[in-house]
Amino acid sequence: MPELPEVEIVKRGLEPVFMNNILEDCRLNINGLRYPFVENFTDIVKNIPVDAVNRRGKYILVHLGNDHTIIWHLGMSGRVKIYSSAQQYEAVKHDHVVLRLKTGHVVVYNDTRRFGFLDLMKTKDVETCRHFSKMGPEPLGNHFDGESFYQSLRNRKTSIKAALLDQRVVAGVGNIYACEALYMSRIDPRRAALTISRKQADSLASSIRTVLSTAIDAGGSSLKDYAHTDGSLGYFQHMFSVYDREGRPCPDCHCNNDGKCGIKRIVQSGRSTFFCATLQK
DNA sequence: AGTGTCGCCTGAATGC
DNA sequence: TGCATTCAGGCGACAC
Repeated sequence: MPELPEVEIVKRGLEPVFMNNILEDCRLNINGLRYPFVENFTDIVKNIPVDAVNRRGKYILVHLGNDHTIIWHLGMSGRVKIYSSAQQYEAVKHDHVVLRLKTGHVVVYNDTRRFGFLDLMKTKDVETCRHFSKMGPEPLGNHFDGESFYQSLRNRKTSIKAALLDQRVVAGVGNIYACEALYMSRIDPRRAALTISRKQADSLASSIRTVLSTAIDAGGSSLKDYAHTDGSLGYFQHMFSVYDREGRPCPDCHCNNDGKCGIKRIVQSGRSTFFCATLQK
């Protein structure tokens, strides 16, 4: 799926269209995605102004004027596309949700694999709901620093890679950016989280922030499914140091030249991890 | 309670 | 060409 940078780009695309606009129509072309839609979903959102669009971790939050909030997750293959008018929009396969706004804009949610979802609840319940009650700090916010990060790692027996994917440790990091941040800090993804020193936690926290904000500036990573709300592509995938680069040279050392292979791929808790075994200790 | 494995889906790429 | 297998930005239900 879109990880934090991709979701942030989608959120920035939605914000100017949704703000000061009214959801005039909502069409659900399927009974549910990952979860069934809440009962009366369309009735609750129809003819309601949008108050704000926010992001938390990999979720987009659309706050409505009737004290309800849409909690939107893009799963692995979710895409949001915005058309400036109904005439511009032509339905394609897997267009599951179609929102029409007062200005005529059409916002479409397309999700091939249907791992995403749109939940809907009272705004006052959002913070304590199951999606967010245990979620860790925003990596680009003020509550994420080396000390708190170190504290949340020091009792985890799992690998540092698995810990980074755990949304309770830090919000929004997925498989690509976990690999890239560990590489940037020269930390072996197989190390137990509890062996990470305070100094390394500082470095890794800083790498996470750098990798995520660089990716946002690059418009995110476009692999198979991801594109911006206007259909254009991100280009951070061209800046990967390790992700999806198995067997290719490590950008920062000469491990490929003295008989050892370059970037390695291993599997950790069922997911691919890419790293340089020479540089990452 | 913490941790690892599997399944949810579709489609693209790869292997025989 | 065709069919089977593997794999993919995530997450949650399970089993231990």
